[in-house]
Amino acid sequence: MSKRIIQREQVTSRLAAHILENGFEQTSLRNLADAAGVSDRMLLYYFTNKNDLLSSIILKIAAEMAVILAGAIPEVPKLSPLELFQQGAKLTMGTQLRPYMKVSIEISARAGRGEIPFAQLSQGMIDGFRIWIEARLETQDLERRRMEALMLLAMIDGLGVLSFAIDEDDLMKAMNALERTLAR
Amino acid sequence: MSKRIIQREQVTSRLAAHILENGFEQTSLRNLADAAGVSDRMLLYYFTNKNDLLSSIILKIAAEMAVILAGAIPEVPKLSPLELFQQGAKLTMGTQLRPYMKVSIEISARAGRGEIPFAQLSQGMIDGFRIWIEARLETQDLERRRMEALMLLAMIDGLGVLSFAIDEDDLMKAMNALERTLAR
DNA sequence: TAATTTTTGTAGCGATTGCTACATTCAAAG
DNA sequence: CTTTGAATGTAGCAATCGCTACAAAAATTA
Repeated sequence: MSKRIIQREQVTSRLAAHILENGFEQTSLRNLADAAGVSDRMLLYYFTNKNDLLSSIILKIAAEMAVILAGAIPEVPKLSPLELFQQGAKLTMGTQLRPYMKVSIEISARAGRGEIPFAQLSQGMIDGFRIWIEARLETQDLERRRMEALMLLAMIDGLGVLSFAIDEDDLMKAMNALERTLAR
Repeated sequence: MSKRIIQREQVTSRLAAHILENGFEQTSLRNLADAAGVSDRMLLYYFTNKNDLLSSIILKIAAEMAVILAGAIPEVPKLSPLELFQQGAKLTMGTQLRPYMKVSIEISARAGRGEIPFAQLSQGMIDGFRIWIEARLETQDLERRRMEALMLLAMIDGLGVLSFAIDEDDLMKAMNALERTLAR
């Protein structure tokens, strides 16, 4: 395998970690090159242009998130919406997955403005998360399971948005209220 | 009143409308100056720097949103969480308020990275929205009302995030599922 | 009218942006 | 050993960034 391909993979991984920690601001090619430990000249040798680079990073982040999710909660036994919310909310607010939620919401926000390449990649990330939820819900009826999955997705994303600006105390209140509503 | 103050106000209004439509990308001083119909030189005469300008715009957007919200649903009669969610979700997804929700989520996402001046202003916008919800909830107990308000806020923000990437059909499914859960 | 302050235009600085031209080194194939 | 293509460094271009120096015009005050 050519070194170019190998480097492309490694640089993508390093920059995925960098973006997860720092977000999409200050992502000039020179900044990213420093973060990846290569020269900016090489970045444009490994990737055709900045969009190609960003796309690779986002796809990598989505893939990593999928792996973490897959290993975090087994597909069996199936769970009720309440149980899945409890485990899912705790999971996505935890130290391991929170950076991914943060980036995911940033990507969604930019997708809402049609920014490239975010708009093209956002739907895939959300679909992945939704399918992960659906696979763990006990609900038999397909249509109803999809509805419940979308609902849980909205709840968890909503908690994520709130968590950026409110304190942990209020965040717990929001979580508890959602739990109690699902528990009725 | 000095012309400077007057212009400052008018430019803020025009740029608030511009940001509501286009978001915070491509917001160079020269772009904003064009959108406001003045020269970039004048922009820095009316405002001390770009942060000052952005802060003024965001505060203006928050104020406009507060006015729209205040007039959209009266404070009496008080509503149940279900009723307020139904009216609030319909409202925030409607043509008038949706741009404000979009910008609000963009600001939250940037606040999550500590970007200035977004981090400083995000909490105020969310607090305003939460207080608006609390003022319309029938729940007597203060603590419980706050919990319900935070829950509804998470639901509505979550719907907002989802709406950037999923189709209207799925968005309706999410809304209906949330409604049904609140209705139990 | 004269003096002073507020308002505006022109022009550009130094830094950063994405990206490229060009030359050189290196490793593998003949 | 020679040739050839891949890999990398140096240097820089044209565009854009936030911001400022400078001076002229316009309005206000004396």
